[in-house]
Amino acid sequence: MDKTKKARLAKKGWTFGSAETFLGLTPEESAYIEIKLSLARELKKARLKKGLSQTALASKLGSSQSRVAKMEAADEQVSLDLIVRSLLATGKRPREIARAVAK
Amino acid sequence: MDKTKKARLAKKGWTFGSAETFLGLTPEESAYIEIKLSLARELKKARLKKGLSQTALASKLGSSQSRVAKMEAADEQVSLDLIVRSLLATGKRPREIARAVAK
DNA sequence: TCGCCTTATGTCAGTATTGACATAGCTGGT
DNA sequence: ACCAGCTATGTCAATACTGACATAAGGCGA
Repeated sequence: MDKTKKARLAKKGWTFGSAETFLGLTPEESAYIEIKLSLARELKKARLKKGLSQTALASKLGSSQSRVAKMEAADEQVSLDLIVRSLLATGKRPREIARAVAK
Repeated sequence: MDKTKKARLAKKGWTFGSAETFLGLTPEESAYIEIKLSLARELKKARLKKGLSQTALASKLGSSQSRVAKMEAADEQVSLDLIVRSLLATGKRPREIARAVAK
């Protein structure tokens, strides 16, 4: 699970569309990252749809603006757990989360 | 996220079919638990289908038998992250993971 | 321009999760 | 009964994640 180094490079070095494009990521690693990215996008969409700022959402979640920003950026130091729980807290149903996972 | 107390009670107190049945869990909390349970079942199914013991799977994952057991039990001290990465490592595709999330 | 609001990014101390280990219970074979 | 393989559960030190905070940068109306 040495995600840190690779993911850091990935984020800082180049922008990318598919997580498959960089060096040294196994298919499982890129699949994991893509799932995270997709859920992150979903969270941002859900927030915007409700017309909330990151700060407002953070207070609903009992978290902080910076952490919401990191979630939406699919930051490496944010867990899938947190994103999923946040999606549920914004009212998303498992079914909709599932759709994002598959996408 | 004071999951610990409630979840502990839940696991030790009664057995259950739906995570909705105990005291004091918000809908989001039970949805989260149900997702975890479903993914846990999926992992066990995947392992058995491959004819692997928990120990054998653990060594493929770079983890330990006890942690695999905890994953399959959807133990509170196991993250969604770990279960998802393990599913990917056993060859499951995001689409199949998504199906388990929705279920 | 100046505030004000929003988002992004870095850091840190507190907490949660991890792999590893020990151990116990169980089953099937001898 | 004994043993070997499998699974469940508890504990611990190391690591990862968390909320909070600071700060920077951008947009926008006055």
